[in-house]
Amino acid sequence: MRNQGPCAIIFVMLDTHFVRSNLELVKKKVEAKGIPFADDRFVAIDQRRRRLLSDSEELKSRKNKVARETGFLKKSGAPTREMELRSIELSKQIGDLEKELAAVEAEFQDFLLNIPNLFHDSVPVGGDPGANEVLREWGDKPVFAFPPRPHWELGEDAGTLDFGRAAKVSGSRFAVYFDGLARLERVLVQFMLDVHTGEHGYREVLPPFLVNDASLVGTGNLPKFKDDLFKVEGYNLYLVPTAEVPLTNLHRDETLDEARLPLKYAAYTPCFRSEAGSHGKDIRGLVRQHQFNKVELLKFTTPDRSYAELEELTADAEAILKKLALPFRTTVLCSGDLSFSSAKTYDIEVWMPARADYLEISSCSNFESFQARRAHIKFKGRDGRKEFVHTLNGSGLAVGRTVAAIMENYQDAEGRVRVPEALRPYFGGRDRL
RNA sequence: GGAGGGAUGGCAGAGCGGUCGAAUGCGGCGGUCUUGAAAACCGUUGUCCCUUUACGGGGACCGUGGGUUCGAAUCCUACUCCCUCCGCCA
Repeated sequence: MRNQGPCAIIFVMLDTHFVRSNLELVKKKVEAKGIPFADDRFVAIDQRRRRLLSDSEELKSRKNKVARETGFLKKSGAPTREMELRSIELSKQIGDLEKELAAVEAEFQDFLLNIPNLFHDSVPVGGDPGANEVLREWGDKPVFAFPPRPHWELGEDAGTLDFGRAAKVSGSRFAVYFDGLARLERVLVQFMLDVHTGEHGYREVLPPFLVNDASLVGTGNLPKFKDDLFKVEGYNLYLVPTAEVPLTNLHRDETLDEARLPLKYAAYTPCFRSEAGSHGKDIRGLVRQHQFNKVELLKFTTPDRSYAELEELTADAEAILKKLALPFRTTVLCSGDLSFSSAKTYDIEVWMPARADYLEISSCSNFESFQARRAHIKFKGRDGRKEFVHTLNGSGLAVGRTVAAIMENYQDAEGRVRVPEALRPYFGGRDRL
């Protein structure tokens, strides 16, 4: 196991050569994501950096030569003072150049780290969620003989959800579950993992729930999205915002064997998010909490297979909703709605009767080599060449939202909730919560 | 928390401050031999960056950062991680 310093080093999100020789394309794609791209600034920093680099390396080369010759002279007993002075002079010049270079390098890294991933050509171009495209819908929306109630009302009335006490114990945006509902959440985790490991071929992982900064840089959460994270005071540790972070970084700084790809992992973790900037949004219920449970699917694959793997991964997530008989639709996100790191994303949205609308319950993305570059994850092909892997992940599923969806879709006129058929074995055959 | 030991190439394991990017073994790759395989033998085998149309040239990297020196894998220092022992603790 290689140890890491507190700070991650040389991270490059897009290949600098690629950016350099495809400036127009990069600018176009970045700006289609709604983020300005200062191509002139890139060119300026890039040129300055390379100039300084070759200058200082030239001086180093001379210094190395002088030092070597000094060694030989010393051995033969000849005077070396003149050589030593020359070397000291060179060191001074190198020091000056390197100081300048370090500043430029930092600026360059910062610039690169803040360029989002480029979207795939199959992604619809558009500025807002209105440009997302619905690909398919599944299931029959339940018909009620009464107005369906929101899950938080059902829960609070039944005494199985308690937001008041959660606020006392922790604060806003937390929940306490009791009884059958607590069991439902636990059972769903197990059900999802059982399906993904048993039927879809994922390897089960139980990762740490605290991760260091290098891991977060690897997945693209840092440096740009620091405010979304909970940091542990006094430590270089953060609460995981998703299992994607520990799972992706499982193979940070590694070269994988192509013959063993794709690697498929499934993990349950709680997820912690500050939800900075979401004040007033989804304040009621289980939809937007500081802490929620999620089963995450993650794949490491070769570039040629990554889009086929994305389809499969999305189907794996959908399979859970099908087994639970929850109606859903799947959409492809447009360029403007894509996350920072993603090249293509499918959102799976579950039907929520009380709001009579769909709610995102899974997000399945192909990051291509974006995270692999940041986290240095490569594979070695049969020809012996090393190449960056592609990483993909998706929720399979967000558990709290699944609970909410079950409550609302399976409610009856008395405000009770039926247990979905597929979960009955986990409830000792019981059919009500 | 206290006391020690350690960190070198895919792995194992050397390395008087100066031709050390690094001996050696294993593994990997190519070849000879063989009907084939094994064995044996021969050769080969790190990553990143800058530059060059190319051949090539140059730089960095021996856990990480800083320092000493004309010159550092080798010396000093701080940090991180790992191992052993003691204490404490789910």
